[in-house]
Amino acid sequence: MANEPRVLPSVPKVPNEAQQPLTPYEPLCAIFRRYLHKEKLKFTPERALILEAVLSKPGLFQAEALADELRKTGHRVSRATVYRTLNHLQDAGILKQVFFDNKQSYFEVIAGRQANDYLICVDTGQVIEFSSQRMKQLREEICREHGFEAVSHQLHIYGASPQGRGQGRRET
Amino acid sequence: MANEPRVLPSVPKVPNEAQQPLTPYEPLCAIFRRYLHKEKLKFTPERALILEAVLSKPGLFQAEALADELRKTGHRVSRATVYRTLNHLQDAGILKQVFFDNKQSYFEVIAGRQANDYLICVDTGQVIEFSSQRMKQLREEICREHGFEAVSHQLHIYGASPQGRGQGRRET
DNA sequence: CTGATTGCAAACACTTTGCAGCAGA
DNA sequence: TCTGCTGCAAAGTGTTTGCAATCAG
Repeated sequence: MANEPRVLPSVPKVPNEAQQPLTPYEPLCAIFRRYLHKEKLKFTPERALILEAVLSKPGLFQAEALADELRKTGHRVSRATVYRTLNHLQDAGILKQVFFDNKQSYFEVIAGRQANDYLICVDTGQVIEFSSQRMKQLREEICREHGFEAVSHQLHIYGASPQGRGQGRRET
Repeated sequence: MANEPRVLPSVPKVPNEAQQPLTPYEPLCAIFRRYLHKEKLKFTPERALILEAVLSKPGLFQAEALADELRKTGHRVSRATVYRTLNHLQDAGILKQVFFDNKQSYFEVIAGRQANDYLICVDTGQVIEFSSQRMKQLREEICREHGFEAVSHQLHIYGASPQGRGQGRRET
């Protein structure tokens, strides 16, 4: 049998160091409404609720967990609506989806924030978010070399933390 | 309704430009056997078959597709065995899993190869593999800054290719 | 009014697991 | 012989979808 888990502990522990200010609701809501209007979609109480919940997240969150959370808090939103709305929020440029494993969807607010790279401890699964200017430059260079126009990127660095016994659980 | 797909066209088109030589079977098989022995696991015909198939892949491939392919080629391997073996190959350091979307597992041979960063065209889904020395340096720097010891990383850059109408399908 | 939205439950797709018989070492 | 391995089919999970009722604009 394999000796150790192969992927991240199921829930990356979100707290990031480059703790970012939460993006305020009003301006983002305006953006969302503009997007909805443009797409001939409607602004509903459910969508407002989900937007608000999403903006209260300091970092990564899981779709599934968000749905649970809302229902447990007494809000009446179906799972389906949560998923559908997360997609719209993505299309509106407010969220981005992050692929950490093939089990679940992770999302993160991008509007009004800037930390979008991740350093993941292979021992504890802790996720440290950061933003690297150098990375942005590198991305531009690479795209330029290929005649591409950069749109976005995902950078996940796996490493053993000082505390971690550093016993080398391999990561992808 | 949203106007465009939000994630990659289901199957990234694999062909990479930094076309790498296929890793030869014999030495890798030796590595695999050594790993199996160490873990008190057995070397079976199924495992040999899967290793061979995997090594014939020039770049990314999907677990599911590999399983189909093997069966269609007249080989008698169950899906379960394919999945189980892919995990062992990962543990043996021969493969790595890549997270491109939350639909499927993608894998890639790492032993004896070096291109492990991806430039993805947001219009066509084409995946160009490359290897960046600068990226490796950056990763070291970042880890150093956090007192981490780098293990690996995943870098996915999304961009619009010159051909692509570049009409801005957003990517994560 | 009309077309988009919602909740529900069923459908989905990929992956994992339990089990009985098989087979490396 | 003694474990581990295999195939099968069933179970699992997160996400998507069809549909009738409801609601925003």
